[in-house]
Amino acid sequence: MHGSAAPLDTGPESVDAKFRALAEPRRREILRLVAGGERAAGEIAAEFEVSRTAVSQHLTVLRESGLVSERREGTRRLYRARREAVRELQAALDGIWADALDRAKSLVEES
Amino acid sequence: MHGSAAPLDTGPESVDAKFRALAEPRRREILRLVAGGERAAGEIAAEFEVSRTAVSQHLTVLRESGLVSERREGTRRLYRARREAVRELQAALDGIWADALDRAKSLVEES
DNA sequence: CCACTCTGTCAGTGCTCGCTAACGTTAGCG
DNA sequence: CGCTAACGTTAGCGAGCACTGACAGAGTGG
Repeated sequence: MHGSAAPLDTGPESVDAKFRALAEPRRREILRLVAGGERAAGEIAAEFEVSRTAVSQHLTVLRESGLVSERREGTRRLYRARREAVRELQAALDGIWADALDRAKSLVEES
Repeated sequence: MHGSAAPLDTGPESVDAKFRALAEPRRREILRLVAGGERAAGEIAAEFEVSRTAVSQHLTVLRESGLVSERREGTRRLYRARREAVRELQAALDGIWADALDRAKSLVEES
């Protein structure tokens, strides 16, 4: 019963934010990189050929969407992928057909 | 030995195209609508408050990404969601941690 | 306190995307 | 054929996004 009155869910931690975050190939690559364990921002940036600024912004998007968690240790910031967040997306994909069954049932009842 | 010569997979039917298609809330809504069975383009457009042109473009994106199939019947065009395409995405999400396990194993062996 | 490291944040820019409006296309009917 | 209905396609516009470069802040060591 998590109050979802809005027709379009555009909150900062919503499913929409997660899908939008995953729409970017680099962000998926980053997520894959931090899925095995914690990684510092500098380490992550070193893996790609874009500036550290861009990677930092990608990490911000991933964090605000809830796909990764942030932990500070000294000057470094360690990131890690949140598996439950990804499971939420898989559940949403399943929900597409779950809702469809209800709709199909309604069509049958109407005829 | 994951033969991935291309750093970014940006093909028209690739996983990237599917994620980008699902990044838009309306396209997810459309996909949910055509998951129960075939629907004509006009029917789909009538469900939303945007112009039919916009819906047609959304359907084009969904079709080119492989998320929906198109079938022509007279002047009408019937669309339907392709479940196997969605399964491909769920597999990709699982693959994130599959690769991560290999990486974590390597880290353990190093230490 | 000062220097150095690691990192996020702030303008600015070019590209992409979603939307509307007008036009073109194909199928069926008299 | 002429006409209508059902769609797709193109041009143009405004918003959003990803990237770079310069600056600011927090933590650690001398």
